[in-house]
Amino acid sequence: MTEKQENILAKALELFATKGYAATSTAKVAREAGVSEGLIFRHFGNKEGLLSAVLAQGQEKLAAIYNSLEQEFNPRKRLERVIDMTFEVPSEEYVFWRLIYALKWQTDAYDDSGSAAMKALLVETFEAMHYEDPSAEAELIMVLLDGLVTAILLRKPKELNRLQSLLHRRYML
Amino acid sequence: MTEKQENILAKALELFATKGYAATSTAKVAREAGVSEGLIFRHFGNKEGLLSAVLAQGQEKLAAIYNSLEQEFNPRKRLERVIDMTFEVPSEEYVFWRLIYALKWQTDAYDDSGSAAMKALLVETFEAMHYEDPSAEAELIMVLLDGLVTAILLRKPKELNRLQSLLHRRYML
Amino acid sequence: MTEKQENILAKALELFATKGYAATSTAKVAREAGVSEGLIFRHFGNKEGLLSAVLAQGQEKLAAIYNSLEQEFNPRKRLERVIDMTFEVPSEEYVFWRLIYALKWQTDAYDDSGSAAMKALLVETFEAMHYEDPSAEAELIMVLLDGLVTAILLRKPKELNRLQSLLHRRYML
Amino acid sequence: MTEKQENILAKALELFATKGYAATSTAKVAREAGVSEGLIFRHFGNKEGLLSAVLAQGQEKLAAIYNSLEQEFNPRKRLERVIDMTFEVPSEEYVFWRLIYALKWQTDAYDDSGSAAMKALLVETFEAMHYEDPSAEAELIMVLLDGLVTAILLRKPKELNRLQSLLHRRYML
DNA sequence: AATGAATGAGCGTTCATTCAT
DNA sequence: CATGAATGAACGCTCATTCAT
Repeated sequence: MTEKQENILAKALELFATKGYAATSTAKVAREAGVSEGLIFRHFGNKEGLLSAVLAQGQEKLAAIYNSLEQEFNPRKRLERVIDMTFEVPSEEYVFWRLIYALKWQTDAYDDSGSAAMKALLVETFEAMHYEDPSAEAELIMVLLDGLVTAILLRKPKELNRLQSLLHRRYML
Repeated sequence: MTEKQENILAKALELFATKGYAATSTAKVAREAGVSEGLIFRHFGNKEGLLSAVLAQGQEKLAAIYNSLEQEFNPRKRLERVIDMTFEVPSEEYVFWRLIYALKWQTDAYDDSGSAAMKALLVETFEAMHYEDPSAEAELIMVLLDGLVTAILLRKPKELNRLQSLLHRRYML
Repeated sequence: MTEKQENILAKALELFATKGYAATSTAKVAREAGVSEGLIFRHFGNKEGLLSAVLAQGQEKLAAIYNSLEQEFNPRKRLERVIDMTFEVPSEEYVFWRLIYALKWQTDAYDDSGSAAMKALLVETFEAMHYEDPSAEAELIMVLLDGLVTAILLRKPKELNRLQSLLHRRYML
Repeated sequence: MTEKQENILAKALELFATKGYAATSTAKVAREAGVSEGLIFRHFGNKEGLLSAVLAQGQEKLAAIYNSLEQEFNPRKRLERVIDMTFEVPSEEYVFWRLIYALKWQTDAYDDSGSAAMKALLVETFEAMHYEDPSAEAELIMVLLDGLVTAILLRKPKELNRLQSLLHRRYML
């Protein structure tokens, strides 16, 4: 991947995430990336291809998260890690997550596949911890963490620490 | 308000919510509403005015929710109502809430004002219930319910009942 | 002619003259005149009909000028009057003359008919004053006065008095 | 500048001059120039940018006139040149001058800056020729020549030669 | 690999005009 | 006589995309 291609991907991610996919023109991406508009189409085919490439670049983040959880066999520690990693999303990644979360609301873009695997992993975790209704517990924590990410990305709340320790207490971590 | 105006508002709500505001053309709204495109501008000034009119029509929903909570003085019942009303969003209102939630991610549209009032109400509730950290508790439940709405609107999960009773147990309602 | 019709004509004149015919919408005329847009079309048929009505209302000004000159049989006095009336266009009439002069430049609107009669009258005048080339003299004064009106309407120069007396001297009036 | 750009400029000049700026659509310019409408905006930004480009192309004409007068130091010859160059506007330039003169009447376009410099030059000229009121004389000749251009562009009179020699006699040239 | 001229479809918006009331 | 809802065509402009170089 050439430098120009990387420029394009970086600026596309930034603009898609902050201005929205539909509201970002390929011309603007090209201008900000310092390349000609034609180059975007030579490399990525069309605008949607550019979006796909942007997302593909971030898929490794998702995979890394899932793998790191999968390799933690102690259920208590796994649960702790699920919770803590949400609170500790690195701020350099905000722009990527913003895009992921914003795209969810676009009918034709929503893809549920990732969350099913995560759900299974969490059900397993709560089973190992002998919770009464592991499936509902898994659903609860997913819903909760989803809302938490939304809050972090949109409202940037300040009391995250207290919220984090509250959750630790609640799950006796 | 004439019938055509109502048609426009209804179709605009639907399309803005499902396809996104930016990705919905006024031409499409007009076509689906069975009116000329010019009529949209005559009645609502411009596309943004149409969005405002759509939102204004739903503001009463938001106000009604807040008021019904404010008038419930028993803290336990108030908390119960906050939780239950989230699970019981009428499905006719889905499209409206989808729009509200989708708009949050649109840079220039995000308005936090509503949530501050709700937060204050919840802090007060948890204080009355003698929770250890009422502010964090309020934040937690808001984040949780926000994630819940997202799940309901996007993933339409089937185990909502079990999730609801789990929450009741957790808050001893 | 009802009061509303007069309102329409007055505002149309003002707007056509100051903003231009093409750049003035019938909606704006209606709004400023405090009537519904439909009324303009009921009374004047279409936008061009409105323009015609506006111009017709001012034709009497042109006729009055021509008549007053025609009835002055003393050639020296007639010439004097031609010159002086140009310098003394009442400022309430500026807006009308602006419209006339602006319309000249619109291909489909230019109508030369008035100036031919005036030319004939001036040729006759210079003949009576035994000028060497009465036709060229008539042309000269017409061109001059035309430029003068343009200057008055567009540049609003301050030294008009000195220009007026210079012309009087030059024609020995 | 590509051939298409030149096509656009040429047709825009023609249409703006003959139909008027407001009454000429960018679609019509594009159609007549044999290019897509989008190209106009790519090259000139917007309709006003197109007008500016059209005018800029002709500004050299204005500058050339002023410079040639400035470099003529003999006042009698300078005056003669002012007069004669007006009579001898090349007919290929008519369309450009038509645009300049038509734009004067467009409220927001009128720019007096050029005429002030010319006025100063003429005042100086009449001073050198010991005329009684050089300022009024300058004003007079400007007004006269302005009317003359108007006549040439709009009425295309046939007796221009006799008018020209009449003026020569009057100024003793 | 990279540019930038060029396109055509679509955008949000304005407009003159019609018509039921 | 007068309104104002409604229309459809056109407007200025932006867009994703193509292609010769």
